[in-house]
Amino acid sequence: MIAERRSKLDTLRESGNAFPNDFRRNAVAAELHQTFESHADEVLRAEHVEVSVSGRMMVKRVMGKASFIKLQDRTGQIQVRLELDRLADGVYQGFKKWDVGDIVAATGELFRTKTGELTVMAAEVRLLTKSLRPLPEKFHGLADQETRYRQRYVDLIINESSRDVFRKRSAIIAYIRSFLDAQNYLEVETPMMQTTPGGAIARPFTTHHNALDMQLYLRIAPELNLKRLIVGGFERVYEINRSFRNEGVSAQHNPEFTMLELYRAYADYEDLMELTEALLRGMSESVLGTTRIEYQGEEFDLGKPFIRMTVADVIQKYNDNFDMQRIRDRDYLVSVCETLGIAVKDGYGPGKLQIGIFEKNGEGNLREPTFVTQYPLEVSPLARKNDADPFLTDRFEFFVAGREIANGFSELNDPEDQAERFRAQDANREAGDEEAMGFDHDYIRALEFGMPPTAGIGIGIDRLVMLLTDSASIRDVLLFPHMRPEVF
RNA sequence: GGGGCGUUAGCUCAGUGGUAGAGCAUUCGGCUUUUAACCGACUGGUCGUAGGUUCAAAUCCUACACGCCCCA
Repeated sequence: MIAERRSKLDTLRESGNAFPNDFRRNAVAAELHQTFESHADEVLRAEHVEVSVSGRMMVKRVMGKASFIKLQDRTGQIQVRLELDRLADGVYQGFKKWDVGDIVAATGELFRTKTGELTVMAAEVRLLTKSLRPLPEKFHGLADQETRYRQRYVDLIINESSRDVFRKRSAIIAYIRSFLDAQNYLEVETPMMQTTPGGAIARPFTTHHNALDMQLYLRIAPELNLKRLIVGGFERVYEINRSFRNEGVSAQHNPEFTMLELYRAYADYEDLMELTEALLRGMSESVLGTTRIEYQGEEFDLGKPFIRMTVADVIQKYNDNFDMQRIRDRDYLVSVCETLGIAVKDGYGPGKLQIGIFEKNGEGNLREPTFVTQYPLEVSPLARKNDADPFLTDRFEFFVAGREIANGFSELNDPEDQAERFRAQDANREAGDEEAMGFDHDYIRALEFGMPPTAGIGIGIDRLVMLLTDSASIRDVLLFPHMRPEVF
């Protein structure tokens, strides 16, 4: 089939430039449909509206000496009618050899068919680009997941739903920028390649710089650099960019993913919970036109105040017979973990054990939009200690549909406390924890210059897009998700 | 890492041991208002890869590859 089309292309090459780039259109499909929505056929014909359109030919219906085709451009589809008598000699005969999938241009006057479809009566048509490969069938479309991910270009040609997801993704990110820019946040870019990966608990990817002969890590979070900028006096900064974590791949995890991280001086985690709530509510309203969303069969209303619970509340609610009196009793927590089948290591303190229980029997139940607060210090090496209870930090995470979407906290700006936390991480690393954070001496130096009281938050953009586009897999919201190499 | 399911024509899919199938697309013919256009004719296959069982394998068995789902 490809060979057939290749021979058609050879014919085109012989008769001149097979890949012309001198055509310019003056209209796109959606604008035409909108502008002439209420124009009847007689009105259109009387006005003699001449337009030039172009796009991929998605439909081709030949009825002898006249045909209808549909051209798909970035906004939608517009029908074109070709009649033998209205075209220059030989053009119609040539057109009959064209294939669905070819890129075609047409110029002519608008009219409406007897079934009411706005259509261009072609005075001229041209083949701009020959397509050598056949498109998937028009009715069932492209359903194969693997092909959709590997050949995203075909998916985007065929599936409007897929195009819609990525338009919404773009709108979501644009909304975040406008929301934050309006509040005088400065958008910045910080290094992807770092000598000491930090800002999160995760295994990094390693790479090598040849000229400098040094090992580098792909960042697992931009956090520490962004806080350096708070020290530098920018006071309100954010970055929307990729981070990389060397973990398994799943419907929720891609090795590279996009996060919004923002930091704001003279604010605490409560302020950022409010910001998060306002951001998500406004985003849903702006991108979807409603705060009521449906995700995988469940309905949520982002317009209602988000639920607030503590980690301890969640453990109590979803673990029957849990003894809240002993929630900081390591031996008790170890026994609960063993009952639940949670792996316990020697170095784990009560905070880490609590989070194990929280993750196993808790977070999955947080269906409605919920802020969870009061995370143990042990699992929060960069968060500010709670003034009243040093076991805890001033931190929250945000969940919808049982999934973590955001993580924020009042920042730890005491350089001596931070150095101690890094030392604790070092000890974990020496005990074999490959995810432990490295000791970042320059970050301590930065804090020693004085970082104003600050709060920060990270929001997983991919998971947010999944939520707002009702996508089951992170691969559905990544244009080119990570896949094992294809065998050719 | 473990378990389950899947991989057949360009696409969507049937086919549970006995000649490899359908619809759409392609090719050819007809048709000057179609809407998954229609009518007629034809074409198209390493049945994921490699091995095994069998007189005979798309079908049964084993391993591997890739994908999807669940679990860790």
